[in-house]
Amino acid sequence: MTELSSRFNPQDVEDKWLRSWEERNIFHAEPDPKKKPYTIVIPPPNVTGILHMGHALNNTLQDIMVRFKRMQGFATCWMPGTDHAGIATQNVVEKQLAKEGKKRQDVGREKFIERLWEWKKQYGDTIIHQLKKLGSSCDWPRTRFTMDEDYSRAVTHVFVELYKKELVYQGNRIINWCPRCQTALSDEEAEHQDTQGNLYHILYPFKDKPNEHVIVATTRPETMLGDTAVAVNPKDKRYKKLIGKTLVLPLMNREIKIIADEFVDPKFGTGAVKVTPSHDPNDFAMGKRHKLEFINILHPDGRLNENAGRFNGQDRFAGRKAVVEALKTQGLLEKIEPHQHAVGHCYRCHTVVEPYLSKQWFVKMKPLAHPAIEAVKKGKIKFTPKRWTKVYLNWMENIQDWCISRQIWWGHRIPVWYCPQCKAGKNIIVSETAPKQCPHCQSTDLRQDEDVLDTWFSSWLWPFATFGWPKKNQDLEYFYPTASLFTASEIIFFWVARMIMAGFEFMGERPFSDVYIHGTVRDTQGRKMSKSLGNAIDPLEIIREYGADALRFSLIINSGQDLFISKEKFEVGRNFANKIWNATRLILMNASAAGLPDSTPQASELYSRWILSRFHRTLDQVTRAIEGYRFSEAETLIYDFFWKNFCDWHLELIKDQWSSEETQQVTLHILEQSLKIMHPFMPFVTEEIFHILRPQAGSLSQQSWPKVEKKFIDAKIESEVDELMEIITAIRNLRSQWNISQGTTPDIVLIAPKGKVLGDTKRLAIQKLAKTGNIRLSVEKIKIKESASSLAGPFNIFIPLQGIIEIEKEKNRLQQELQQQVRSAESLSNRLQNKEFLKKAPADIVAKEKERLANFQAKIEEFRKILADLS
RNA sequence: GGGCGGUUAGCUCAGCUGGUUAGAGCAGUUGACUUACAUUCAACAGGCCGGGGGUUCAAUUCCUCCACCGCCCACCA
Repeated sequence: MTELSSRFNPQDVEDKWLRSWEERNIFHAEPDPKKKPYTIVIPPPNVTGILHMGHALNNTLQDIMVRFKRMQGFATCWMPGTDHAGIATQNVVEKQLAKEGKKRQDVGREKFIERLWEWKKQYGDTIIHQLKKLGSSCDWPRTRFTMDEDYSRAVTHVFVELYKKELVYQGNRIINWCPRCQTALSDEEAEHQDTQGNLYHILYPFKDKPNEHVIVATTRPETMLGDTAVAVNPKDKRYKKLIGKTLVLPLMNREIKIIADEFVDPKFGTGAVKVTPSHDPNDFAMGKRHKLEFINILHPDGRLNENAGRFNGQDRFAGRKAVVEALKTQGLLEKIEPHQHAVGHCYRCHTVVEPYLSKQWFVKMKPLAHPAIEAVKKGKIKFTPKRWTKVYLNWMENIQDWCISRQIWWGHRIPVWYCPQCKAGKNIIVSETAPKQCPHCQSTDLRQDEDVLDTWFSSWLWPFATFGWPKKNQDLEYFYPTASLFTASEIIFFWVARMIMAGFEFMGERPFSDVYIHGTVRDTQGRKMSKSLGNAIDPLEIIREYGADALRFSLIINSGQDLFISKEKFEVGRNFANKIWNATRLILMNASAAGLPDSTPQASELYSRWILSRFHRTLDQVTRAIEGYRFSEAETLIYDFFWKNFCDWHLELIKDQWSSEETQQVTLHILEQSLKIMHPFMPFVTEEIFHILRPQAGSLSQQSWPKVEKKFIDAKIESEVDELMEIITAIRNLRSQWNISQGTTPDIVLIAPKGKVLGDTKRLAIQKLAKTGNIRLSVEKIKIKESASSLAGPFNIFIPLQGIIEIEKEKNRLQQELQQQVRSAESLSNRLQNKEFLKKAPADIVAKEKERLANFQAKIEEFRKILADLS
């Protein structure tokens, strides 16, 4: 086995195992009555996507859980797939077209969609391949796409069902309109960012007294062109008399009335509000209440339209400037105040969105929300970390209707047909399949609604539509509901909440029992990683340079909360993989894999029992950490166990003990067991080594997760070895402190508390140990198995002068330490005299403190003796 | 305006239900070419646990106020 390279080379093994896993199809699960199902569905990445760090984190977490559960014997199905991502993907292809100097309208709907499918075909699987490179053990043959035929049928079915239940309706309302994408957005798709803007104070003259006026304040002065009233609070004394008066809207010369409405806050601005019912949700509501005129002043692309008078054709922002200028010249602009306010931006293209009056389809959310709220309140669905529960409930309890129609072409076409023959388009046909003729007038000239559905209107069905719903089938029966959902907080409203609602509405059951919300990956300055900022670290580059295991391990160990990532952070994982690799090399140089035991080997020696105890304790902690979604903790435990306990101590302690059968067996056994618990975190390196150890055994992922055996966990053994370690460390420490070179052999005097004096053998052992300062050579000589029990108790080690050590230096050191000990002993003794403490503290704490004090006192005594000797 | 999270070593963070001497990684200093690994080994140094007040025998941990940083939500014209 010496031919193994001294450095672990991820590139040599990763693709090999990816192919092997794929060929053997070992991550595929079928319903199995003998096993319990464990299902999770992937948050489907967009087909526009290239793997970024967020994906890497998200999918590593899922993979850890899935591999863990698989090894625990569950029928584990991790459903993979991609999302068509309506607006995002359409934007990408539109950009492509733009390079050819074309718009989508130039090529036409049909051809444009063809291009989108081509794009999907070409790039849609890129991310799937990248997920595989990460090591994701998805049930790949099941891979779904939100626009698959079956899936699309489910989407249509849901629309029709909700329509029948009157939970889907068409309405003319103010929605968020993206002038660049030229489509309606849902409330969630408009991202509000605090923006430094201005509050423009504009004079509106009275009709009968043109020299007098009412002043209104607005952040969007161009919308005044669409004003149809000015509103004041009915209780506002300043304006009470003016209610009902007529004003002349500047620039437009339109007569508008002053109306009274409770909505107006007298304290804000001037207390008088211009009312633009077509371009503001509040004004819209007021417009309805007061039966005002609705004037749309914007083209869909954000230019002012013919209703804007002489500003017709100008872009909204240019129009803003022009309006302000015009008002200025007419002396109707009182002032401009700086004003910070939240401005909505399109979540796909970051263009400022406009509140826009249009006819759209909506889902009535309140009835759907009810069971979804109850489920979380009753703990049927749990959020981890818990605090997200509140965020979820708060949103759900204030839920607004969901605008689901989009004026784009890429997506599920709305299954609604209109009959132009029938009057006023009142007769609409909502149907899962294209109707042949109008049921009212028998006309065959039917037109399908031009719009498509919000992407999220398909993804909210993901946990069951991927299993073939609405068709009843065995897979759905067996794998639904799923277990855990892993996602980022940004997606709670878009997706998580809606999936919960859909789960109850259509399946009558929760879609998952746990929601795990992980942190956001940021750069070291705390900024989100993004292509546009240029601060993104490409996971694929990390895989190339450090390996997928390193990427995974490093991400997870940093994943307690938000992650602040720089390239160097991935060294931990790379180094750890290399450590595992080299430990294996050492072991295989000294023990043959042929001797690998199939069960826990006999362990009589202290070090065997110690490492077994440490392993089982770690196993127990790791298992519980994974089950509690504490992944970084699990990794830390594994890291510490393998590196510090197993490599730094065990492998060193046994170094000249290799001839022992027990040593070989125990060491091989621990190595193999460690590989198992490391496998979910680092599948490639562990798989490679496992294959070297057991070439015939198949994949490590098909092995069972080790069982915690309490009988191996032995606190006494662990504390004995701890003490030994302390002695050894103390000696190394002194060596280093006094710069004792390799060849020098100082005498060592060990000072133990009364009744705990070391025997000659042990003293000799420690002396020899000190000679080298290296435990490796010490093993044989120290004879741990015989001496361990008698080594119990705290020791001080003192090396007297041998012409090497400066006596004054040592005296000072001892003095200082003595003082510290005295201080500690004093405060402890005070404590032990405190009656309250004695009365109220638990007995074991009191006992422990007493023991501590005794130890301090013993130490003090010894120090004094030594100091006396030195003088 | 409402809500949430954070503040622990130079940096990034652990520290679960209060209880030995507050931990780790990185960076730093010192030493080591010890035949698994320099992607290594050994050792050292570095902390009024953001500030005030409270509860308790005991507070980094629980409560409260304050400061600063970050995030989310909201119809801030």
